Amino acid sequence: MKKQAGMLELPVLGLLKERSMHGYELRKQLSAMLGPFWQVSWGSLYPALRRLAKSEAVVVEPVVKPRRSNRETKQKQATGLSPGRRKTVYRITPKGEEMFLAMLEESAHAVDADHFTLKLAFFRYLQPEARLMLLERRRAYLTEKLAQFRNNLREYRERIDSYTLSMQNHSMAATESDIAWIDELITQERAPKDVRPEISNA
Amino acid sequence: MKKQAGMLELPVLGLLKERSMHGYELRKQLSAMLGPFWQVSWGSLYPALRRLAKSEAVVVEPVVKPRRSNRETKQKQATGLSPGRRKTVYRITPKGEEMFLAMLEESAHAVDADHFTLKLAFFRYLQPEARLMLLERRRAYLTEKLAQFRNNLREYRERIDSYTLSMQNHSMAATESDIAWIDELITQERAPKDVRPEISNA
DNA sequence: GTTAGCATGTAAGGAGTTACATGATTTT
DNA sequence: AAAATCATGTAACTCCTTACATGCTAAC
Repeated sequence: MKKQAGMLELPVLGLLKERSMHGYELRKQLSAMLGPFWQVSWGSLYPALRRLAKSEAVVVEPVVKPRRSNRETKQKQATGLSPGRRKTVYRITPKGEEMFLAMLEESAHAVDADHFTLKLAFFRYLQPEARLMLLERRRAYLTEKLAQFRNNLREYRERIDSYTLSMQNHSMAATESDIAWIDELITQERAPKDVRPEISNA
Repeated sequence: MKKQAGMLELPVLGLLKERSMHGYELRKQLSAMLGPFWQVSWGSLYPALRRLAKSEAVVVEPVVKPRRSNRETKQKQATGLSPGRRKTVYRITPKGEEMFLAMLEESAHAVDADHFTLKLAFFRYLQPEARLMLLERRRAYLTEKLAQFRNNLREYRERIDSYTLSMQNHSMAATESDIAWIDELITQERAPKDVRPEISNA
């Protein structure tokens, strides 16, 4: 219906840009950053990491944390297996940084809610003009959807039942709320940030 | 991240339950019913119809609307091709009706926003108790997410930047708004529908 | 006569989901 | 000693997306 490919790449690179991490931690940070509606599964995260490694956006660094207690060290030492807890830490490469910025700036996929959310989470890496462009694009998209809602209802209102009507009304209200929020972000973006205005009173 | 398979089956069967239609019209009705955020592509609709036909939930009825003007009839008549505008009308079968109700009542997949929306669009086919159950389940799901948001923010608030924070706050507000809407629906569902209360004044 | 809308599909490709599978470490 | 959490992955399956491909009909 509305979901496309490769959504994980951007936030994964964005997090690795801050510091190298292994998959397990990456998932936790992803949830912390994006909220509980974004549950990333292992089956999507690890393949995404492999894709990133394959395209040389990240490099893998196998890390073995040796056992803490030194008296248990000899247990399986002979086999060479089970060398403490193993991790696979991923580090972003210069190429990965490039890809990250390219994905972030690309405005083609900025319209739908999920892609917009992902970009917003890394807005700090964009110039104010780029931020404003993405905000305006998202705003235009939502405004268009709102107009389509109204046209749609003008034509079909009588034919849809009360539950569906309630759903569409709620959907429209949510869209209006989204627009109001974007407007806030736009206003803040346009406001000069360095001068912190005191109570403006002559 | 959060989208699963076979979402089209339910609304397609639901629409065909009202009347038989062909694919093109089905898509229009789908959009009219679900709103502009649900753009169904041909590449997903036709395969879904084929799946439904294969599982005998619908039967296909090829319909040929003959040409209106009778003097042009002979043009390609010899070849046997191009017999006016062809349509493929789909009609729901008793088995399809069963499947529709089973999908509609199944509460396992009722929690996420999209599945809930789809079920709501056909709530009229459910008993009030079944409706209340789905509403309560959705409510519980949203309440849980809200709690997760708060926990999450309690732990990570300092580590996330202002854009991400703004996004999470907006997301929480939207979730609260969703809950309030569900509460409205629950209230209306519990209210007796046949007695229309006049101004209650003693 | 040309554009816009009606009408039906296929093909290639990538991606996500669920379930499976395994093992280490820390906490209770 | 058991449970929870850390940690990494694979496999099968199904689905969606985008682009391609074709042709009819009404309206301007």
